[in-house]
Amino acid sequence: MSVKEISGQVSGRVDPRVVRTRELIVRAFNELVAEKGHTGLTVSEIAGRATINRATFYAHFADQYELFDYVVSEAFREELRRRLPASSGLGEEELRAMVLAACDYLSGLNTACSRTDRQFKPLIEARVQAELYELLLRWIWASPVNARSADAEITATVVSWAIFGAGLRWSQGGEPGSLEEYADRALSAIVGGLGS
Amino acid sequence: MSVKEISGQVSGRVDPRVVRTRELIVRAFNELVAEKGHTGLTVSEIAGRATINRATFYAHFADQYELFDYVVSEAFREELRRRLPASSGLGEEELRAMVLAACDYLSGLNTACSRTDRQFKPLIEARVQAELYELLLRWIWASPVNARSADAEITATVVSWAIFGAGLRWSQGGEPGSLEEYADRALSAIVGGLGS
DNA sequence: GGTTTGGTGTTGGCAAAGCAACAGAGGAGC
DNA sequence: GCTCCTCTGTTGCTTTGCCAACACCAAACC
Repeated sequence: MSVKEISGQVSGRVDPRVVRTRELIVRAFNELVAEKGHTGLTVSEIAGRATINRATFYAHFADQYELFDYVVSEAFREELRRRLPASSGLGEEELRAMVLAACDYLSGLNTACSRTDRQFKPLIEARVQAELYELLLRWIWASPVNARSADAEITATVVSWAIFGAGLRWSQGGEPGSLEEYADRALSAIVGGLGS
Repeated sequence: MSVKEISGQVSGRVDPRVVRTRELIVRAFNELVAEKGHTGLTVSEIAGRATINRATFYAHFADQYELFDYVVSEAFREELRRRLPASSGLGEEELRAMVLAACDYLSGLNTACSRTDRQFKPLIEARVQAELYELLLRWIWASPVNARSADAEITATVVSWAIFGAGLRWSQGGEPGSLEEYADRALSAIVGGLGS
């Protein structure tokens, strides 16, 4: 029935209409948020701006908040892609890129988010951590040394929250020195942990 | 079956999908023409750029030339709309606007059309005359004085070709004076005819 | 000559988007 | 209290777009 069940199939094939409709919805959402913020934004407005039917919106997203999560995740994934061009392995360089991405993205939030939309910040932050978790977990599974480790989920959880916390702290300001220096110190704390 | 038969109905309602698809096709066509001209342009390319299926293209246009006619007509109609904001009557002011539109549009063609695409100029020019004819005929039918005149088609034919000819002559250059002066002289010739 | 190659235009089956209507949940105004 | 209004999700049915073929044609290419 729903579009999402079809697109969730293992097959990589995606109907071009689904891609186009999703892009239309995301673009309309970004435009409207830039114009008047999240507060008071309705599904009808989004559907109208996207030139799609309101019922079609619900075929792609359960509600406005699911769209919100999707947009934020996509934006942060794009941030990560820019910093990790073609790296498939898990190393210090990758972890450093993730720290930098979290710092920059969460910093940008403080300036971009208007006062009235402050209530949405926790939702965004949760998505950032979730994306870090997913990326770490995929890396750990793909890694030959750590493969099949039963503690993969725990490791991914701990490290993702650690990176997220470092980024959030930087975004709140007050840290001396440059971002690169801060990232290095945070990274050594993440890698070394309490054992260092 | 085809989309065109549905949209040809008297009802003003148009499916949003039809509008969107047509706009995608037209935009893709304009982009590709701007990039590499008409020559060698294929339907597959247009459909690909428009992110629609090739079969869908044929549901909207019989072939590439029908799309070509549609785009040119739409562009010239837009040119007319800009010069005739909200006039519904047929008077000297409207005829003057049509002359000016024809002059400007056909002049722009000489500079925009590349050498290799010169073969398409007659097609464009035919569309310009056809649009002038349609507009004149609608005006004549709506006019209370000339209504029901059996000679409406003949009048529209003669006047539309006259305006078109004046515009084509101006577009070929060599006319002294300003465009406004030329339009006034052409207009008096059109209105007065041989009787003046 | 023969044979790929690539574009054209068409068709039938199926998936996605549109539409109109519905019940339900607030919120504003009286 | 009450009504009016708007937005939310949801549903059945219709329309449009997608896909994978197909036959045909013309220009390479060998």
